[in-house]
Amino acid sequence: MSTQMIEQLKQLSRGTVEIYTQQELGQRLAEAAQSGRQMRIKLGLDPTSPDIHLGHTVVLRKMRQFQDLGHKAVLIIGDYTARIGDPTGQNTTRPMLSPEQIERNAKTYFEQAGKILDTSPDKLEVRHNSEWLADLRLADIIRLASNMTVARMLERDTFEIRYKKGDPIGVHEFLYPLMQGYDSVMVRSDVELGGTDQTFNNLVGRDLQRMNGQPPQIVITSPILVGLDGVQKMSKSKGNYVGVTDEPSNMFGKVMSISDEMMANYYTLLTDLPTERIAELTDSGKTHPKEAKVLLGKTIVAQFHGQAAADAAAAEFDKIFAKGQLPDDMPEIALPAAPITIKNLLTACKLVETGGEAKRLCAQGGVTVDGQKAADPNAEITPRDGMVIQVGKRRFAKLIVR
RNA sequence: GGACAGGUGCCCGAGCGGCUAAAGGGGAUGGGCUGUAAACCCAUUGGCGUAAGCCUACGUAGGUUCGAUUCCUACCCUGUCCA
Repeated sequence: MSTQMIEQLKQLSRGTVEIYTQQELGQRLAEAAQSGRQMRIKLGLDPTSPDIHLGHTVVLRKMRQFQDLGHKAVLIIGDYTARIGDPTGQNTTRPMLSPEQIERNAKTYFEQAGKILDTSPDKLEVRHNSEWLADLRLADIIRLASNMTVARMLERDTFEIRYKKGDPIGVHEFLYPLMQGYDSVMVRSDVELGGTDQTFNNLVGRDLQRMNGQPPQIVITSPILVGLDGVQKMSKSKGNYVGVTDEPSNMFGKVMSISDEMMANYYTLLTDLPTERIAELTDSGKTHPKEAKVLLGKTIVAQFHGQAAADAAAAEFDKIFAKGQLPDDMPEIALPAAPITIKNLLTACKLVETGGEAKRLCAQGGVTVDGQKAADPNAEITPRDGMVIQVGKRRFAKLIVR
């Protein structure tokens, strides 16, 4: 193997959990290089959640590496599956969507994913799985299903866990991996990317290709990015995510809130910094963790908003949290100059959801008006132009008197 | 189809006629300490109301009771075993 190939392999392996198999990947890369063929790199995308966060970018960044090496990204929109949803209605992650919703979501997805992927036509192919799934007849589906055994299905850890726990598993759920695997056959993928949660599905694709006389795809699994809480996977529904469309200051702030131990992981999966440099940054003897985190935050923000915005976000952060000053921009709320209770004021400014929460925050000393603690939720004040209401450390509102 | 077990607040999980807006965790939020890190300490955690209090909530619909999350009936859903 040439040194160039070894270099490619090394790069493509970075941050991955497993490659099934590394050896095959090496061979396939070498063959492609020799014949000048573009490899087809498959990635299935879920049209139910159009907004992408840093967790999704891990695998998208891997895809970009392949594109930069000349290969083609084959994105599969699971429109057929999304149109059916989960017929039992129990799996909230599989809602039923209309074709219009699916297309709208896909569009949003591409706008966001485009910040990472190379979208030039020779590097990107977009397919809908309804192209082939919609035409399958029952006989075809039975044939497809016969390639799999129940025992094999139950090896899948999500099924295994649910089965042992006594949670329900619908028979139809066994069909999803088969459909996804069939996608691989139809697009003749060389490599499939995905998170470790997709390992089973993607390996099914590998099996199905082999059974259909195709060279089996190489499956590369990426780690599931841990969310801001440091425990659960990053997901929108858990609220522990950093969205790629988050405002720079918000994005930076979120990154700053991760624990020190998570930095190495984020650096590896979300930046291109060389591993030696990351080792220096995450060694608290060599770099103060705070400094390292600031750099991490800036690096990530810069990817989506540019370096200038990243620097500004860092400066703003320093101002508010290190120096305890007010931010440059805060939501402005227009109010009449009539007396209003603190409680209602907080609600009017949308700083709290309910009156009860307002009372609580006042009692706990989390509310200030122009820097003065407001302990009594029922005290009345008269709004003044430019008055600043603060809740906790990070929620602000500025009053504009009409 | 039958037997048994179970469905509680954001999640897990106790309660099993009034003392239950419902123990205990977890999570979240606020405060303290900090580097919006971790760890730790304190507090809060259904809605409305200044308050007394009112309303909504323990799978769904009825019933028994002065009173039901707790008892009864039917139904829906889930699991286990049997067929």
